[in-house]
Amino acid sequence: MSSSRATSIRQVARQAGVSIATVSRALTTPDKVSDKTLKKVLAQVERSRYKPNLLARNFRSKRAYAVVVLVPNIANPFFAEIIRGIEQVAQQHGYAVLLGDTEGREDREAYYVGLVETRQADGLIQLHPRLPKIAQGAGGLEIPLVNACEYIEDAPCPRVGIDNVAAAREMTAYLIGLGHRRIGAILGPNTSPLTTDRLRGYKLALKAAKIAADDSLIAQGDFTMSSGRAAIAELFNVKEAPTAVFCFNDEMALGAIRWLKSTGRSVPNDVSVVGFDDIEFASFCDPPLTTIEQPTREIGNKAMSVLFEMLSGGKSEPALHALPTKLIVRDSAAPPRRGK
Amino acid sequence: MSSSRATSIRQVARQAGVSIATVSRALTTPDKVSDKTLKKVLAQVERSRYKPNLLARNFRSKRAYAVVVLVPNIANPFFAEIIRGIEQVAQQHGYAVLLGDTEGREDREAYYVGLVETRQADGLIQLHPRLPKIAQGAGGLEIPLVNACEYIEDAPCPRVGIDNVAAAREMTAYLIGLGHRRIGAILGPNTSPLTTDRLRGYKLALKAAKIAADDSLIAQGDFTMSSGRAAIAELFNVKEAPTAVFCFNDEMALGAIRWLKSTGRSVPNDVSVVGFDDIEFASFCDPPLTTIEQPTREIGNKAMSVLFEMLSGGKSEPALHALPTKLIVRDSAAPPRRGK
DNA sequence: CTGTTAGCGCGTTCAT
DNA sequence: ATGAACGCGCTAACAG
Repeated sequence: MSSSRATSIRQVARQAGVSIATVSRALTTPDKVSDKTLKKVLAQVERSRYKPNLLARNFRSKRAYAVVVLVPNIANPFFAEIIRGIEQVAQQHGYAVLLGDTEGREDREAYYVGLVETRQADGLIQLHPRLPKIAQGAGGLEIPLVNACEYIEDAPCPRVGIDNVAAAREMTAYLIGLGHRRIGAILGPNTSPLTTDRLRGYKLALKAAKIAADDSLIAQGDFTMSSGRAAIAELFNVKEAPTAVFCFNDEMALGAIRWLKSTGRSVPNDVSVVGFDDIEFASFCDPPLTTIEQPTREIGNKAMSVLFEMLSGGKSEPALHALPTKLIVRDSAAPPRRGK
Repeated sequence: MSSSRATSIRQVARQAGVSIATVSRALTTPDKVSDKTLKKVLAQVERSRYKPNLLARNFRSKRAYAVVVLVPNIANPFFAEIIRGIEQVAQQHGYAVLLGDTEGREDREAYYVGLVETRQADGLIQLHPRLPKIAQGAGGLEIPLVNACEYIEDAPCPRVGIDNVAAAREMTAYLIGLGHRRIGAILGPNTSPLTTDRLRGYKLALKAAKIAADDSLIAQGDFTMSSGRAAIAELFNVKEAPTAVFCFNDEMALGAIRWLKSTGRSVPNDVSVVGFDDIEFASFCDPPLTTIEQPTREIGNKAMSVLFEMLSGGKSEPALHALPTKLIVRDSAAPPRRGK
């Protein structure tokens, strides 16, 4: 350990021959100090390797200069990218980001909400499909919150994300355009509004093409690869299997492809499979996945910008910031086999 | 906004008819308060929804109760798992984890080191292959630091990780056992001690089998999928190509497989490819990857435990905690073709 | 432009 | 077992 750990502002002041207030000013508002003393003070700060105690500063300013990001699963590359976006602008504004991986457990969620209730963090960015329980006060939100990624109907907070209905509709229409008429869907958890929206887009496209909906073509997953594998097995356990399957995220699509291959089917020759999100692995799997690209980085950036606004000014109009998506055509979808 | 934001300890004390010291004690050391007043105080705390200001508490105790985790790339699932492990025990001890994704940039690294210098965090867990520049004081470490994942020779801090030499040797020996004699290697960045160690293990195994080392069988990558793709192209750009390739992480292996397939080669029939880490995607790709499993969760757990010890007691003996690895045999490696 | 003073919310002596 | 008083390191108000 170093001998002079924890140099205080007092020591610097004494050794520089000024008051502590002057040291403080020199560090935070240099304009208010004469060049001469400024130089003198900074020199001494340098010499004694003084680092201001931000714990004290934050305490004084009643701000933690930290935000927590609630994420269901940090191991999901999709969330990882968004977090990067958040962190990027957080750092620009001098905020740290506290990682809140809930792993789906409510107690952990409550713990992180507690962090802002006890002032260890100033606000919260929610990447979950639902609002944190604790955050829903009777007469409005208790804590600064912005919802990213998952669009919540009537949420009393700003939301940033994409138009899931439109994107899902575009993807389904693409499959229809290829000639498919029996198009399966593998959903996410039904607690997720994101699932609801994508399902709506899927059905809208079907309807527009005058294709009757068929519930036996729909299976449920939970956004994990193994759930995708299990779900597609269900879909093929019926008399008339789909010729194309729309998975509501890339990981389930990878799981589905895995199953199809293991049963001797070829993708896309026998069955087309498409995903959603465009995670990095989507372009490196076999076949490369046709999917929907989300502007993850931008979503993160925007979410943090909005939160920062709330924290600074106080404008908390529950606006919806929709960012554009893009259909990425690769090789996992093709026209259906003749005769089918 | 709620009407009574920021209830203070003073209000609670007044309304409960006790002193603030008693409220403080009731919350932190309930034993030192009589049952009767304890009940009274807690009831009032409940009623006025009082949450202690941890900013103040931390200030007083000179502790941030937060640690920062420096990670080169949060989008890498391998790191994500370790972070989960860290977070798990951090939460148990009442510590928050600040995410420090450096994206390889030194300025961002410095920023995060600054967080602990200014007391916004109490310690640091390093997932990089090198020590943070700033942390290397002349006469020892300035800040509590533990190094995880990447083993640094003579690091002046505790390290937790695996025995990379032994694991790489085991994998190489496995390939040799299959009958391969021309075994390529795709390395990580050469700044990484992890690369050095795995390379040593690889060479050790070769030597033990009396196979001459051949530099044209070695290519460099940087742990990304695209670098794996590029590196293997190099390896096959020579007269005598390898029959098996050992990639120093799974992502490069996926990139390599991608390239082999795109050039019409079959894995493992034409070429065997193995990885390292056992990320989740490794079991869902085609073919499922033979690789080395690391106890990621445990690495994270242990790293945080060790840091917590340092923060509490002060024992900072630079011990090395080696955790066991496991060879996972899947389908991406097979005996070489006859006649080769 | 600079120094003096006060106080942020809490834990912690010291009395009682 | 409880209360009064002090101070952590810093910034903000006021005076000079």
